[in-house]
Amino acid sequence: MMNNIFVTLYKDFAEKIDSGILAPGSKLPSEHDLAQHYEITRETVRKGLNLLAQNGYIHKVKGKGSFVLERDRYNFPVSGLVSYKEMTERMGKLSNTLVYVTECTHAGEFISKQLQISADTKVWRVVRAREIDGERIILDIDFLLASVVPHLSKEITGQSIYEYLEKELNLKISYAKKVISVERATGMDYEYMDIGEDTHVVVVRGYVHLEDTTLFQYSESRHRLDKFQFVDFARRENTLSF
Amino acid sequence: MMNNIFVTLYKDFAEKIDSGILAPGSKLPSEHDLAQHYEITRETVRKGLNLLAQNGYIHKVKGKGSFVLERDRYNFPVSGLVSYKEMTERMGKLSNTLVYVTECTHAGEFISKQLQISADTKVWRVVRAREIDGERIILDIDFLLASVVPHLSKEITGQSIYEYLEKELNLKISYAKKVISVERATGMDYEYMDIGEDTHVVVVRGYVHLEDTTLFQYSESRHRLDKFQFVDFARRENTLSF
DNA sequence: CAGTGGTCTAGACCACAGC
DNA sequence: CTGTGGTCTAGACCACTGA
Repeated sequence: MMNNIFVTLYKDFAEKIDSGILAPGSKLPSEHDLAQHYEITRETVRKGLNLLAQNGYIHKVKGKGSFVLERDRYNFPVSGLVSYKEMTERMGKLSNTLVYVTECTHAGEFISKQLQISADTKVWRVVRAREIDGERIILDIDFLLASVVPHLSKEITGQSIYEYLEKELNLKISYAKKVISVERATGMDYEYMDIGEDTHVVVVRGYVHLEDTTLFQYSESRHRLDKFQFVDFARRENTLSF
Repeated sequence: MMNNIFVTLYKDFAEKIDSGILAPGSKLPSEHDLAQHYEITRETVRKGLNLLAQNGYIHKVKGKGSFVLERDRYNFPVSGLVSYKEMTERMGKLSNTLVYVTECTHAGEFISKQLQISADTKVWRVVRAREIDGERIILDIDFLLASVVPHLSKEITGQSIYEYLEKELNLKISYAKKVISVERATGMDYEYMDIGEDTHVVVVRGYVHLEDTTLFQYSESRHRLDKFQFVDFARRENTLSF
């Protein structure tokens, strides 16, 4: 129930493009026309259109207009900060979460470095496998500051941690840095995932910050090689050109 | 020599943050103050600040202000559409490009599918290895529409193709989709890269579009497992919340 | 309460595309 | 030339922060 006009415009067109009502290549009404239709200013129209452009829905050309891009709904980024649960739901895939560990412990040497805290700081440690089509293909290991998240349980970690944090604790997650690399599989990988003969896994390290910039979560998402995919949409910043 | 005021503001602060003059955690002047200082409107100030926020330089909090984020200059995205040459230059690394193939040929079955053209369309095929510290760790295979790029040579591909396209041919590259996955190494990988006993490589497939939305380039950037890294900075879109 | 960022208005001038 | 998107102005009101 929020009433940002430019978000409304964004959603209107995102919906139309996703559903195919607006075909790829077709031209949007001009900013001037949209302003009249929505009874708003052109600057406000532009905010909505820029949001569409950022998310790969449309492409704007000076002097010509805005055009719908080809964008397959499922195989698309939406950027990294979407949880596994949201993603599988979007793909309509059958999935299952296996919770192996939900404990409160001390950070220890490695985690204290990642979270930039002292080694005896209390953190929640959560280990979960993500099962799709009967195979455990992702191993998620999460560490969350206990000072930020006082309580966790197997019921919560079995669902979505983020949903709990945002809806119950009213925490505001703001931004994250993710680092993707390929590393040798560990004993935990062999134990908690179905990786067969593979010697390596894809590791996505996540550093998640709250609105006050607190680094409150470090996570490792370990993927089986053959099931890993990451899609990125990027615009050439002709605006900048350093 | 372009005079967008908000880009000037962006560059000013990006520079100050990169050089360390503005330390992480420090507070920027308020939008009102910046508007006065630059003698521009607050809306224009905001465009510059939003650009800084998008690129991970700062973080804005309603009611409080804008704050400098920790952002190591080298290990940062700048998003995908930066060529290998630009990247190594940014890191100050010693690098070398080995050109194996620069030929004009027919697209063939696989490439015609990737570029959505017919199999007998003429395309340039470029195969290059990227050598860093004496090891060939990246294999770049590029296919470019000959109708868009009429001429190529070993001299050009040995430097930067993008620089040639933008500066000589005045082509405007607009956006790209990249797909990262891990795949079995091929005979070409073993021949043109130093991958030793590895059985897999990281493959980054790129689909590059011009300003008129033409898909004019398909590329495969094949990386040795231990030298691959991809960094992503993402904001949680609290604006949207579908 | 004053200060901050978020949104929006009603204009203006510019650069570019295409006829 | 008209129509398009890109930039910018000089205001306004709102929601949030913190003293």
